[in-house]
Amino acid sequence: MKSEKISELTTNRLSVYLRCLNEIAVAGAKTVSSKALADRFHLNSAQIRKDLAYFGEFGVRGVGYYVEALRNHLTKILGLDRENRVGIIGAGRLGTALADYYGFRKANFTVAALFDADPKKIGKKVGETEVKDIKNFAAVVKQDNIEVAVIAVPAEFAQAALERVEKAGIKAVMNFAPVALKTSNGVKLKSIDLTTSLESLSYFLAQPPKQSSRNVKPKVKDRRE
Amino acid sequence: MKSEKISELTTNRLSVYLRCLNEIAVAGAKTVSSKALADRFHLNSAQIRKDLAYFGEFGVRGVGYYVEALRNHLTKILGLDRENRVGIIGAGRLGTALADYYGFRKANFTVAALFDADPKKIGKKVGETEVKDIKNFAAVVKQDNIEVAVIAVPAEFAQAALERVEKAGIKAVMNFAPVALKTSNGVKLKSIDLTTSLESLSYFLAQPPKQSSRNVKPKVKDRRE
DNA sequence: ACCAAATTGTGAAATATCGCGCAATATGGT
DNA sequence: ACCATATTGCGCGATATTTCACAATTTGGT
Repeated sequence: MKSEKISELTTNRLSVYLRCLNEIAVAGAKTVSSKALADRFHLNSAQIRKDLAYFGEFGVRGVGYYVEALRNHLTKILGLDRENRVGIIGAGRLGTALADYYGFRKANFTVAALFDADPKKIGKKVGETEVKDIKNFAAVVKQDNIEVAVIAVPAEFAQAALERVEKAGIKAVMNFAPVALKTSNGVKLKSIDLTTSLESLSYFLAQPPKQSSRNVKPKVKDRRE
Repeated sequence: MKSEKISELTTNRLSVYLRCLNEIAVAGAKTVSSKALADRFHLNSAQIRKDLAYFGEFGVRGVGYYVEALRNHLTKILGLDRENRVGIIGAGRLGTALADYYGFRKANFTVAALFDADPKKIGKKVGETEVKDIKNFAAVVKQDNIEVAVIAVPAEFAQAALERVEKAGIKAVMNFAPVALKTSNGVKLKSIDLTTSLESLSYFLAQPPKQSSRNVKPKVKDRRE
């Protein structure tokens, strides 16, 4: 275990490992090796060991990792053992779809409130959650202990939404608007940009087919079984 | 211009640049410098120049880039000047929300069909688009010239969906199921994993606050104005 | 015609990320 | 007790990506 800074690539993979461990636990295995994990996705076993080693020596040489123990460790490391209260800004199609997205619950995220500026939407309920006036954002955040904001508004309003979020003292934000946002220091912003993902796929299709061989993932030298 | 392989990080950025150029074009500027572009997002101007240089010498020294010309180049490079026909697999909440997502149209993607296995959903219409039986996937793909598949089914069915897609000869797939999929050679898979993104945010929140200084983005040394 | 300012394209240096290879160590068989 | 096998943790070299820094070029002012 070292106390270097952890890259986001690593934390993303931790999430994937945990997901996999859950499957393995259901299947009933007691231990699992990094090699076995690596084979499930297309990853290198050394990378898995290295990712885990940032946080401790969880494995046993000659044996592998104890599934239950590693599961508990990863759950704690990722903070999934505590509730994360979420406020979603934007009660449009995306915002309301997210409000009852199962994945939130699975990651121990509770959608505490939805916010919108449209008087026609304010006051309505989406599932269990009431749509509140965005003007009351800061007050609701305090009252409901909201720590995470999700921005699901059109691109032109996203920066303003982010600034309101930051003023309310929130430190973790997930953004779905297709726009580059500027954050203040200490605020963690994670963006999911569907447009960019689509256009990147489009690029692939637009390329002459000879180049398709480039996308063959020549990695994964760990898979000779 | 060199003919190296282009990283996906680069193509993602091209998409962002294009979006920015569109704004600039609306604002009426004729030319733009890499520095001006860099300042809009938190990027390094050299990176922008280098990204563009993979595809040609679009700039003029001492002047910058002609907005209209660069816009046209990027549109072509990303393949946004031709229609991309899409089939969405899974007519659940996500699939139907995607079916009339505005971003698809903007990127010149046309949702040609939705597919599902549930007899209750088959035959219904979502906006303009009819929900078809997944069993007829390959036939519909041929008939409607579908080139891109979007997987919006629960995780446990995603791998099967992908295999069906590949058998139908489709080479570009976007996956929303939170699971690591295995693709055949030559098939481009782009995954958007909300669960992983959430858990990565959760990690940030779970960390002791001393570490928040790590996330200050010490990059962007190009911003001294 | 010349010079200062602006700005590109790009080689080279700096960082970041990944994968190999192996010593260290645990297990199970004999 | 010993040896063969399995498998981790990790140093180190390999790749990938980003950033620097500067010659080359264009523009506009004098």
